[in-house]
Amino acid sequence: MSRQMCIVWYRIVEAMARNREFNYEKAMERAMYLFWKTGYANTSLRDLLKAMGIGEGSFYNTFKSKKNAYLECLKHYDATVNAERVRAFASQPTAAEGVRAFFHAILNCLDNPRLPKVCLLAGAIAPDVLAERELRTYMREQATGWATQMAARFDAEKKQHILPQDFDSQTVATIIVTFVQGLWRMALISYDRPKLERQISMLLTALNLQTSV
Amino acid sequence: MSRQMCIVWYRIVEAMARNREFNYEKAMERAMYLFWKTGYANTSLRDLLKAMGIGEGSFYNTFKSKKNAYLECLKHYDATVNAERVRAFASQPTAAEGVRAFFHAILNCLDNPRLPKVCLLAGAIAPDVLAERELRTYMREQATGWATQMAARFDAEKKQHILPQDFDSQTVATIIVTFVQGLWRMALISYDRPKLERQISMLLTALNLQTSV
DNA sequence: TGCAATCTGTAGCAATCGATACAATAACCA
DNA sequence: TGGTTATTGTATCGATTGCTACAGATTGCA
Repeated sequence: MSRQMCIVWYRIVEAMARNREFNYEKAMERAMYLFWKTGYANTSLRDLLKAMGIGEGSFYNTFKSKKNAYLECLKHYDATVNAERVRAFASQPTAAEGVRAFFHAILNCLDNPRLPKVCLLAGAIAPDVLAERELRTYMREQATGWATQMAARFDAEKKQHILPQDFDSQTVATIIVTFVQGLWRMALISYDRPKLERQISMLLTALNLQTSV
Repeated sequence: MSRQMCIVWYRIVEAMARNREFNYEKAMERAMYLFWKTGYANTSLRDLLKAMGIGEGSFYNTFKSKKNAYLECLKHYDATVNAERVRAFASQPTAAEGVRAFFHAILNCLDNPRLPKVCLLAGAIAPDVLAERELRTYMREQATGWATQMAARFDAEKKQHILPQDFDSQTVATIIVTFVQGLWRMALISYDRPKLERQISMLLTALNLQTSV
């Protein structure tokens, strides 16, 4: 009995079989881009497979389900596209300048005609996605995480007396995150960069994150 | 030939036939509520008919299609639920107080456990809805209309010297509308009224629409 | 070489989608 | 009452949904 189990384990580890033919990273990036462009529920499995260049066999062997594949795409988006925006925030000498750089990164994304007009993560805050428990859990962590991270830097600068002592880090951070969510939605309807820059500039000035207009 | 056409026209106008059995208003209200709760693409025609209490025959006779029924529901929502919020804005003596009343109306809506957690109109700013040309057109008018209306009142109060002369009505109005869009989305993930009130209070103070915290 | 394990493509599953065909029903006018 | 017309429920359309069964291909190990 114990010996049998040992053999089974041995086989699972050692007995390698046929290798994967398709490139996992490439396939997932293509899936991410399609989800990004057409949303979760609106992307059919057939379109997905065509974009990924693989068949259902390979798909269900590697990614467990459509839901799981979408979750992987969300994580990949966060680790690449979104990480770039967070990096823009962190790379600036002050948090105030970081926030501006963050918005700048978003505007550049909106300017690029080859990219979809909604952030994949922002687009995931929708009933069809949140209906799935695992996806809802991930999105909740995601949304609160970024606000917390921004607030932490505000707090750090309060201790350094870069930001005033009565600066409400958590509230300001959440206002910005909420505004960004709205920004992505509004961009779906109409996008005018100069007007948007004026809004951002006024908002940051009003929140004491910018000295003048 | 001409006589025949005349006869046909006579019959169309005069020969009334079987009357509608179901209550149009009731059925549409139920449809609106279901769309409100589960979104456009996510609401199947069968669920819709069950909620409305009518069959496909009645449905396609009265409402032309699912898309058209949804559009009617959007209009009805705007004329009832949303109009209530706009009325809250207009009923206050000043625009600044009006904006606060507007937010207050939204928070009350979010507090009501019997109501869905997204504004139907805000939820309609999504790819599945905007994919339909007629719906996209309506949503574009809708979103810009409300911002314009708010900005107009700001402008009026500038002339009365209630608001300062350098007050940027259009930009402030758009910031508020954008923030509200984000607010609905964030509420889908988590809703904490005290925190949200602090954000709104800070935003309005920052935008010179409120004297203190 | 033969066995066992994994990958891949095809073909098809049951379920559901929005929409329609149509006969039965009901209301009006002559 | 008979003729005309609109409403209603049923039954069903073709298309599409996410997903799976399975045979054939490919690999490593004995």
